[in-house]
Order: sequence, then structure tokens, then C-alpha cells
Amino acid sequence: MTKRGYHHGNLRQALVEASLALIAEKSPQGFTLSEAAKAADVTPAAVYRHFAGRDDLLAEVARQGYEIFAALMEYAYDDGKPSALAAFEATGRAYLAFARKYPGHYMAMFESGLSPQAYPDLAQASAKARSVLERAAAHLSEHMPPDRRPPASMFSAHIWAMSHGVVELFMRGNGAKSPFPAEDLLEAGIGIYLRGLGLLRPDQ
Amino acid sequence: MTKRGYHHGNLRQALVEASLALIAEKSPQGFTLSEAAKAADVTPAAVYRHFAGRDDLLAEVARQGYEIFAALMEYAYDDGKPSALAAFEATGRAYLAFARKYPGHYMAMFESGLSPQAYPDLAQASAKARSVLERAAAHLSEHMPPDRRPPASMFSAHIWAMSHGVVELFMRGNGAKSPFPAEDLLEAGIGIYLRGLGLLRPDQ
DNA sequence: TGTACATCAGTGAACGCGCGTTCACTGATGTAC
DNA sequence: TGTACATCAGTGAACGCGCGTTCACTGATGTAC
Repeated sequence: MTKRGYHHGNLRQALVEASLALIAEKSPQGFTLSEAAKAADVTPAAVYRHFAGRDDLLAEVARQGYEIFAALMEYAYDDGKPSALAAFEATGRAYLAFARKYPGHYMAMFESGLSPQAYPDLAQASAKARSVLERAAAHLSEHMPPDRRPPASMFSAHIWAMSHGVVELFMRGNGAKSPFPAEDLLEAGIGIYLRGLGLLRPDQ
Repeated sequence: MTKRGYHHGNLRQALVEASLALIAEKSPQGFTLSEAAKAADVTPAAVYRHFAGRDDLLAEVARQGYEIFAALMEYAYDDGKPSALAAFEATGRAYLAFARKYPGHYMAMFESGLSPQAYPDLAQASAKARSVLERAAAHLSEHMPPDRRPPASMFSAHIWAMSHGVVELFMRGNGAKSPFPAEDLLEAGIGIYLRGLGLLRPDQ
């Protein structure tokens, strides 16, 4: 049991968790402060003891999302073990696993439309997460044929874009029914891409 | 001049165009029927002469988007001329050009969260657009080394996912500042991917 | 241990607002004779 | 050409609703003596 505060006990975190469920169900724009309060068994006014308002609550949800995201990526990457390539592929799989397991966080992070600049803590968490991805990309790029090695930030962006696109188009109802499981689709896509970079033998 | 009807003249289309501007500015979920009516210089109630309600109006915006999208893709693909590969690359560029030039349509199509099943016209337009992409992919896949040729629907999904991801992450403010222009980023990404499929020589 | 007081998390009522939607209506446009 | 009538696109008022936010308050918890 977590320690209980005055009345509710950890209301701040309870609100975050109520919001997560609502965001996953109705999208970040569909979620309302009042509903989150109700889900936490509390008056809407109580929310203002812990957050400056609706957007501030949403920002905190996104911030926690980036923290989890960064930790998962870090863990999956595992300092490039057993090999830069294998670690990189594990990171890609972890990306999709995160989107599937933490849909509320994912949507708050990437589909909420709130600007991170307005929330310093959010901007910092987001930068931290991104740095994990870029480190993995930079490490892997050392193993590329140097003549046509693209900037690490570019090929990290490619992988991120494809991963995000698979999540948005084929994991949610949006756009299209997936003809394949999203995981297989992304793994195959990344494989082809890495072969194009000379990181995989043509017959791998 | 377009022909004018009873009072306003083509109010139906005026509402669609007002909605486009609002959607591009505030996202599909931020757009409201009342604002669209006001932008078209008309009472909210007038909207109900032409649409069943807010969602119906949004669906019509998306439908028109798919029509334009399909036409642009068709034009860019140009029946696979001058070569299947060149035509395919032109189609990729056209995708991004569409997203940039018709942000309201793009957002209504891919970020609105409305289910196409509920709107038969929308579902049909969406299927038509998708078929153009799949035809291009199928045609190109005939030129692949047949031993490891992936299903056309899969590699079409890869390209689409990367394109969509680039739009969402690097063309909008969402997620990240682009280190490169979105067009260059996507073109390079598709190039690497196609090389991975054996469609481009390693030194191309 | 017991009492008096300070703190402050959450309450409940209230606010102004804009939303989507309905309804009886009006008056400009089109049509029949 | 002129008149009487039918049509129907758009009006304006009204509705109930849930939103975000504010405010003075209350009462459970923690603390000092």
C-alpha cells in the first residue's frame, strides 16, 4: 500500500492514472479535466490543488510517458549488447511494445498537440528520451560502410518515422486495417532498411 | 463565378472549405460546427440543411480529401512511366506534397479518428485511394529479385508508414524538430529502403 | 496523554461560455397559368 | 408579361449540457505545548 495523505492519499498520481485511461479511450483531445476528476472520485475543483489546469495535467501524463519510454529504450538497447545491430533491433521492438502497452502515454506524448516548450519538465523528459534513440543510432552508424554513411540523426529519424507510422496507421483503427501484425510489419521494414544501409547481408 | 443558389449560393461547399481552414488551424477535434457556420457567414442551424451534423460534415471533408489524394497519386504515378521505379518515387514525393498543400484534408483523413465504416461514401473514397498505392507497389514488385520479394501489400505499407511518420513527426510541430527538410528526409529514407529491396544499385 | 491550534486537501455552489441540435418561422427564388 | 402559389434555404430563439475555472468554506490531519 502506498502511504495515504490527508484525505484521498496520492490524488496527484490517481488523477494521472485516471487521465491515462480516458486518453487511451477517447484521445487526448477528448479527455476532460472533469471526467478525470470524476474517475478519481473527486470534485473537479480538487484537481487545482495539484495541477494548474487541464493542460498541465495532460503535460504531466506526457512527461511520465517520456520517462517510461526512455527507461524502456535504455533497457532494450542495453549499451549495444550483444551487438550494435541486435541492440538496435531490440530497441525498435521496444518502441512498438511501448506504444501497445502504454497507449495513453503514447497518445499524450505524440498525439496531444501540446507544445513541450510551455512545460520545461516535459521538454526535458522528451529530450532525454530522444537522446537514447540518437545514441543507439550513432553507435550503429559506426558499423556502416563509411563511404555512404548517412548522418546518425537522419537514419534515427527514418526508423522513428516508420515506427510511428506503423503505430498510427496499422495499430490503431486509423487509416487502414493491417494486412499483417504490426510487429512483423515493422520488423520486416526495419530489416529491409538496414539491408539498404549495408548493415545486413542481402541474404539475411 | 459559380452559379448561386437560393440565398447563399453553394453553401455546402462553402462549409467544407471553412471547415478545412479550421481543421488545419485547430485539428479535427478542435473544429466545431458552430465555428464552421460562422466562418461561412451563416447560422449554425443552416448547416443542417446540408449535413446530418458535425461528424457528417467532417466525413465529407475527409471524403473530398481522399478524392484529391487519389487523383494526385494517380497523376504522379502516371501508369508507371517512365519506369516503375521512377514512378514509384514520384508517388512518394506526391504523398508529402499532398500533406503539405492540403493539411486540412490530410488531418481529416488520418487524424480525425472517425470510422469510415459509418460513412459509406468515405469508405469507398478511401478504398479507391488505397488501391492506387497498392497498384504502384504491385507493379514495382514485379521488378524485384523474386527470391526475396515481399508481398506488395507489405512493402506498400512500409512506404506509407514511413511517409506518414515523417509527416506527423517532422512536418508538424509534433514530437521533434526536423534536422532536415521533410522532403529530403523521406526521399533519402525511401531510397535506402528500396536499395534494401535490391531495386537500387548500392552506389545509386 | 490531552488540549488548542494551524495547515491545507477536498467540497459544493456558482459563474459564464460555447457547444450541438430542434423548431416554428420567413422571405427570396422558381414555376404554373 | 403579370399574378398567385409552392418550394425550401437560411433565420433566430431556445433547449439542455458539460466544460474549465473561481471562491469561500469545512473538516480531517498534523503539530506544539
